Amino acid sequence: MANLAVFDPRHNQILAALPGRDYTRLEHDLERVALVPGALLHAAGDPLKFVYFPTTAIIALILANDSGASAELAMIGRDGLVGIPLVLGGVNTRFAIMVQSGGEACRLSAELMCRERDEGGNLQRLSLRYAQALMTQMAYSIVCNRHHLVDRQLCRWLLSSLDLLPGNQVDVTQEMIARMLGVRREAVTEAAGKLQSAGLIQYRRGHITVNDRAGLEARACECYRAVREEYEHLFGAQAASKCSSINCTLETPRNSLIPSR
Amino acid sequence: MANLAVFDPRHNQILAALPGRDYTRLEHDLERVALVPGALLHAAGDPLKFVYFPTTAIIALILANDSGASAELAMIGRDGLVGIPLVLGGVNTRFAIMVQSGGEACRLSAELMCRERDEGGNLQRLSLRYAQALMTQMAYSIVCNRHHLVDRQLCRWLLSSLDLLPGNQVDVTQEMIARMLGVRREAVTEAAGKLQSAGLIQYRRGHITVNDRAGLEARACECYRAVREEYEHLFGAQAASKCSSINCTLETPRNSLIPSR
DNA sequence: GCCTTTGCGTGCGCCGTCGCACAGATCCAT
DNA sequence: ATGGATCTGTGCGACGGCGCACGCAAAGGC
Repeated sequence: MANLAVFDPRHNQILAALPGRDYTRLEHDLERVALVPGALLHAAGDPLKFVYFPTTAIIALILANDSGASAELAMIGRDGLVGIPLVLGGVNTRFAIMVQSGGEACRLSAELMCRERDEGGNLQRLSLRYAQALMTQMAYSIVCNRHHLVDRQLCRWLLSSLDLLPGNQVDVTQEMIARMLGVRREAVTEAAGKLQSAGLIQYRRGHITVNDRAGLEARACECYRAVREEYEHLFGAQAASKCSSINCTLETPRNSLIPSR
Repeated sequence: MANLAVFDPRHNQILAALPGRDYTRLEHDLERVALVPGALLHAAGDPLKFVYFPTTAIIALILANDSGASAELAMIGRDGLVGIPLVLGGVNTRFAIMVQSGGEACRLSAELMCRERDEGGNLQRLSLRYAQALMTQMAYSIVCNRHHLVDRQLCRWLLSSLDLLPGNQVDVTQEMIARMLGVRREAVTEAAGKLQSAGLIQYRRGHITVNDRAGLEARACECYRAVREEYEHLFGAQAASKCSSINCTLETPRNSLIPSR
């Protein structure tokens, strides 16, 4: 599914943002893979073997604790890359990596990614920036999980998915959404019911169609907008990406900061 | 308070892990600061002016949304550094940075940190590793917020604090803990009451003394242990820190991964 | 077309947390 | 020592989410 007529790794925005020279150097090392929904790309605790650059697929980072409780940490699509621990110098990750929405991706071997990291080139620079976006995404999930009602969280989740998909349809079961949000399946049924009655969405067995995106946005918690803005802020102003030192003024310390005696 | 007879920046473990040559290069740029509890080191959204390396202080990253709801994202003490966005190539952060427990820290100007980053030396390498630890901390907070009861979360929080403090006492009000955990103050009163009845802790107006650490650990959710293990895994095996490529085997893809047609 | 599988709808009691209100206790400054 | 500010204890109703159980409906294989 989602098999574009011409497959182009540069549908992935990280690869797209890579200067031409860097890209051509890596191009033939990128392996194209099709990802089926529900597939486990990486089991928690194992060493990472690849870094994935989704083009049409959506991938979820999931953390499950010993008691079986779990939650989605982040959703990664054509906007980013999967395998940040390699970028940060780690080898394995406690997160499980699952295909949330089927599609395609490119992957690069962990070995090559490590080399890229050690050389500190543009791929590494962009990846670090995405790591920051990921942290923001996770941070808002913390607050969101704590304070927001399920139906608002569902709005956020749907919008995030939609942003990474071509059309206005999300193919996913309520059971799956429940696992992602870390709530009961029934809670999703109820929340989705509300959204459907409100005319925002429409669904049938594993397919949700969004009719009123603006309505969803209005109903979603601010977390959605905030995460999106952060991403755009990080990747929109590419101009200032070379070194952000421009803004690193050396002002004196501010409120409540007392110099050591 | 906590004014050690000899102040040594290398009580901070990141600085301590820095090879001697790198440290002496930076040494005179490190500014010693005393941090008073409750002080706001950085307001959400502002550009970061410094990177902090706590030696005895504990610093909290906090995210508050528009509605005033907030939660602690991470707790950083002598084990790490504050200001990861600079390390990742960003300039500002949406997180508020607050002193959770008074003490001292060293700081480095954002300008210098940017330079370190661009040169990609050992400080940058260690900082990235800590960024990974931070992500793990945040990830477990997501699951923890979703699934664990307040008193177990309180155990976790107390243990994390204790690990960054010299004695067995945490100086903090229940009001403060509540803000960190993102729950009501009364919920903390109740949870703390349970722990006190169980003989694990003992408290009086802003001071909690831990009597039975093992008991707390038994009662805490696995999140505590997991985060701690991850940290030790990242920083214990310093030997393998040069390049983790050793483990980057090139095995063939595994389960449910279907090659592109 | 049938039948099995899988996903969805609904009702119920339970419980943890919330929000609010107010009283009591402890600390600290003057 | 005393008063004021701050922190802590407690009670109450409301409610969102959980866990369970069961019935139904829609898809898909043969």
